[in-house]
Amino acid sequence: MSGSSSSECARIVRVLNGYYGHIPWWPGDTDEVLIGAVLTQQTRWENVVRALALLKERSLCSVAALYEAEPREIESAIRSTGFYKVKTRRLKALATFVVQEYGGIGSMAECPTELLRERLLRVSGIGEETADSILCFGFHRASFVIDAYTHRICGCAGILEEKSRLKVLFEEVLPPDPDAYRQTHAHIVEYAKEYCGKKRCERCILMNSSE
DNA sequence: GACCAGGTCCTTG
DNA sequence: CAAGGACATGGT
Repeated sequence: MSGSSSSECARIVRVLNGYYGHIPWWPGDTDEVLIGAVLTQQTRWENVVRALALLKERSLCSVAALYEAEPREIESAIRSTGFYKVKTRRLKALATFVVQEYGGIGSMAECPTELLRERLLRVSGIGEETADSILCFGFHRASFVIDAYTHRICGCAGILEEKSRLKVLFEEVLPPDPDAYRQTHAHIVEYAKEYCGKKRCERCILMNSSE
């Protein structure tokens, strides 16, 4: 029943891709992805959508606007995502980083992936998952996102590894194509939301798939 | 009312 | 380094 962790990861990628095919995921522009990546920390996406809508209404849905904005304005727009004071501080830190270090998203996009990742991780409030989300979905880089869902699903599938190890495993198995990275993450999250409870998988097609 | 959500940081032992 | 707590609103 068990192959190597590596081939198990490959199997998950294959099964989910066959099950879902191509699905749209995080279609916003780069500014919106950066902001959403922070807002979605420990938070349901539906609550993030509301905050993004308010930010847009108030012309605050860009790194440049957040850089200039008063913290109170930001707090009031993102309240629905919870942790709104902490997240306002994190958005400010991210906006400051982008504006002061790069001058804007445009020249930031020219930064090599590894260097950009290192530097993002230095920003207060940007951890591994947020950094990889920004890289993968904001800048179309092949940097795989490991979130709580991925960790849980891999656990269900018998791959008992830490998140940092899972990232390596998936990146070994995936083709070097940012779109494959995006799709696989999307599949995992969709699958987890659809079939996996907090503790155990229900009706887990990953467990008893004939492929 | 309890419990949880697409984390991250800070403090303790 | 591992464990525990804080951050906070909204849905089940």
